[in-house]
Amino acid sequence: MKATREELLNAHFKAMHLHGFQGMRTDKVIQELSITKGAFYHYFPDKITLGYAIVEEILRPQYLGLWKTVEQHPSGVIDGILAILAQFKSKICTSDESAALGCPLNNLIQEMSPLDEGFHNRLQFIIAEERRMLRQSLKAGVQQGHLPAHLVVDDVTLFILASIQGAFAIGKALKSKTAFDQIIGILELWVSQLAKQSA
Amino acid sequence: MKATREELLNAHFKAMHLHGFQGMRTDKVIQELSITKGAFYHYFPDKITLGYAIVEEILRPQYLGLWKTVEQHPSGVIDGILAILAQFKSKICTSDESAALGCPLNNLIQEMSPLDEGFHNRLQFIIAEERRMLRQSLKAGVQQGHLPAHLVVDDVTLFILASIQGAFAIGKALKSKTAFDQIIGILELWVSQLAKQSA
DNA sequence: CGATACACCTACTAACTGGTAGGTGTATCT
DNA sequence: AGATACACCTACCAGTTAGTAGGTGTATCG
Repeated sequence: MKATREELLNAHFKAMHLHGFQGMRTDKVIQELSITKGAFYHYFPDKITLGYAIVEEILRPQYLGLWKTVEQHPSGVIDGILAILAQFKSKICTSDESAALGCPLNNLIQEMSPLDEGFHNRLQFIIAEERRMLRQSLKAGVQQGHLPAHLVVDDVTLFILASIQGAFAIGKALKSKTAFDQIIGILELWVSQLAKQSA
Repeated sequence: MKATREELLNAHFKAMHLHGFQGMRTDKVIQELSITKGAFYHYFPDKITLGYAIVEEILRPQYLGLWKTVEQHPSGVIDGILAILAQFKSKICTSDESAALGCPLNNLIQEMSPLDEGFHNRLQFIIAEERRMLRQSLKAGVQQGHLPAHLVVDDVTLFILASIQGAFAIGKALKSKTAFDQIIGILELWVSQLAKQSA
């Protein structure tokens, strides 16, 4: 049975979302799950390895799966990006409460990236992959003539990723889904206009 | 002499920038300063009060002082915003190393906002003030005809703040000042074009 | 049936960490 | 000179927390 391992992973992921990795207490989590310390250390050699497992087994598939839809969107990049933004608004940042917790990936980057190489490498990989997928899609859009030839694809790629992270940051600071939606709204407008400049 | 208090405040600010508030160890900081526990608890009743003092006495004046320049810029809002963005590039995010540490304000918001009301209120106040100042300036720009009348001032305000935070987030994830500058570059372009739409 | 492997449990510890109690030295005021 | 206030120090404590040692029960395999 891997049910115990899954429980451990999911419960710690939730706790980490609220308290951060350093603030998350394995004792408290396992106590609430009515699982013992022995079980924890049966599946994970230490706390940090559990952290890595959460990144690799929960965060990575979730975020890369989301951005994969850009590459595969039938009606082009722009619609692909707009579809993802819609998902952020409807599935990830769904209320003031979820806005207050922010983006799990962003949270972990902010906290652990400067402190631990293992975390940094794994988290940077996710961002780098998102960047690669989005850049590829934008390049394809340029080649197909949907986007202007003079578009600085690399900068635009980073700007889109940054604005999304920024929306989460401001949403968290103000504990407001409304603010999150306003920011994403302007981003949607900007992304839509990328295409029109080719005319 | 308040020199000791200042030392305590500054050293803990630096430590917090790297480790976060929870990860910052007062023991380690005072040891490195060759200041004793007694001195610490002479000036601050507990760790969290020190944290609040850092926000109020270091973070708040620094960030509000920066944004006050927008309100007062002689050649209008747009130039004011561009001046601030230039400052971020030249004074705050100055190298890959400083990019890796991120924005102290953003870091603290991400970490402590959901965990402690005292932090949340103080940090939200800073963001709310930045928002108020920027919104006022943009409104003035619209009234003076420098910006189009149809501009959704509130959304634009939040978008600018978000993009800056996003630039810090991506810069931190990639430990790259170049990425930070690319994102700010696109934001500069976008901000400049706000004015042209009024023509 | 004995052996092996797996999944898990109980009890413990060593190190850390925020915080406290009570004292000392020095300057200032009266 | 005595009293008071301030700035700071030393030694200690109590709670927490990651991590460990060693054991138990059960299923499977030969």
